Amino acid sequence: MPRPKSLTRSALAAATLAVLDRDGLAALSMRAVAAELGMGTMSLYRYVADRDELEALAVEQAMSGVDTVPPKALWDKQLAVLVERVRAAIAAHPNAVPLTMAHRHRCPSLLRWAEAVLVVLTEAGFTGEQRVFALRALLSYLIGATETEHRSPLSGLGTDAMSRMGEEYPLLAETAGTARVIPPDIEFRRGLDVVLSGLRRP
Amino acid sequence: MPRPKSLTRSALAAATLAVLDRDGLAALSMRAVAAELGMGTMSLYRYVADRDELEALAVEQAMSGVDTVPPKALWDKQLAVLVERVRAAIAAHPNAVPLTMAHRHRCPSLLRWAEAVLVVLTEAGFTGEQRVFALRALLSYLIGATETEHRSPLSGLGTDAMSRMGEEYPLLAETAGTARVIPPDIEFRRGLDVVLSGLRRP
DNA sequence: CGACGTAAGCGTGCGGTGTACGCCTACGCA
DNA sequence: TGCGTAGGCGTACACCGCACGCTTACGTCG
Repeated sequence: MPRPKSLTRSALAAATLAVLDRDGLAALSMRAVAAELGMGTMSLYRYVADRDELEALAVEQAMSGVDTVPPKALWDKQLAVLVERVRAAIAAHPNAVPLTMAHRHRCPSLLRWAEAVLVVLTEAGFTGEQRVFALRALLSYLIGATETEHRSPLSGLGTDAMSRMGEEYPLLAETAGTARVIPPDIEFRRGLDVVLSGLRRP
Repeated sequence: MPRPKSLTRSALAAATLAVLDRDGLAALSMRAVAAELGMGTMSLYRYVADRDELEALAVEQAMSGVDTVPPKALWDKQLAVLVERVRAAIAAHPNAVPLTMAHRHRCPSLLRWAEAVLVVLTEAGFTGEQRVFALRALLSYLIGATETEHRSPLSGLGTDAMSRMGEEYPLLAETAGTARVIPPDIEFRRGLDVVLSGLRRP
């Protein structure tokens, strides 16, 4: 009956992602999001209990676009496509990666996605413990690969710094040099192939 | 010539880990660590440039114990043992997991460990891109599995909450029920077996 | 043995954060 | 037309990381 809300939670999430994409994770604050929306800081708390919930909202928004319908293909190809879709959604907001990691449990879109993965695994014949281990391996690889990619380990530092490191860690430096030439998509895909290959033969 | 330092950087790291283990990540602050050492807050800055460096110091301390000498065994068993050692070191300070993730690149102990992994891979015949993909797969699984384990996804919530979720995500609920019975060590090991199995056949 | 200069240790203060509390006021319904 | 509900926001507090500059303990040298 009284004054209606002027914002949707989705708009809140969009503003949060905008701040995140433009200014980075360190710049994300209740004040910054409020300014992005042209509101007072405390107005946000009409939509959200605390900062944590705002972050979760942003993550859900970022993941809401992932298609959980598997393509028509063999089960391993289906898994590959499903995994790559989440990877793409995460890559769209690299500054939000730590938040995605922190809030993925409460994210309905990712729960739906996990359910879809389990459907594929079940149809492929995985049951009981085997299915647990398979999901575990896939999920862990996806999460770990995303982390390693976006907090890039040694691909970021200059060639001189790398060769300096080569004195102490020769193989690491050599591997980093090789990795520098490989596109991230290929590297991710080949790592995923290792996991899928392991799933194919138990 | 003048007054000598009263602390070592190692003591600083130990105090940081003590605060972390006892009070959790949220309670970690420069003031808390200083209090732990019985010093003023600003005294810490004689040993450390900023909070970031203090965190890195703590991570390095936590990882400094990992043995990087591979056991005498087949190469896949060697890799398994190396990976499990890091997992154990991380598990010793669960509250520090996010810090470990954030600072692992600058952590000398983990660089040495990665070098050791590459030695094993090289001796096993991996070269060039194959070696990059293999390291990538192992590292990603380790990191991802550690994250999923310590920010436990659905193993934490009560049985009633899980069955309530079962209406919307039936397979997820069923899988969570199965996973509840499996010890974390086994689950990690079997997921790792999937990766190693994938590495064995290219 | 005493004075000195260096650097360890710390007190204060600033700009930032998340958020509890309470006021004002725009709105939809009677 | 008036009213009560609830949206929006201003203020304030406790906490954070850290810049700055003072005091003070110490090792060295005259």
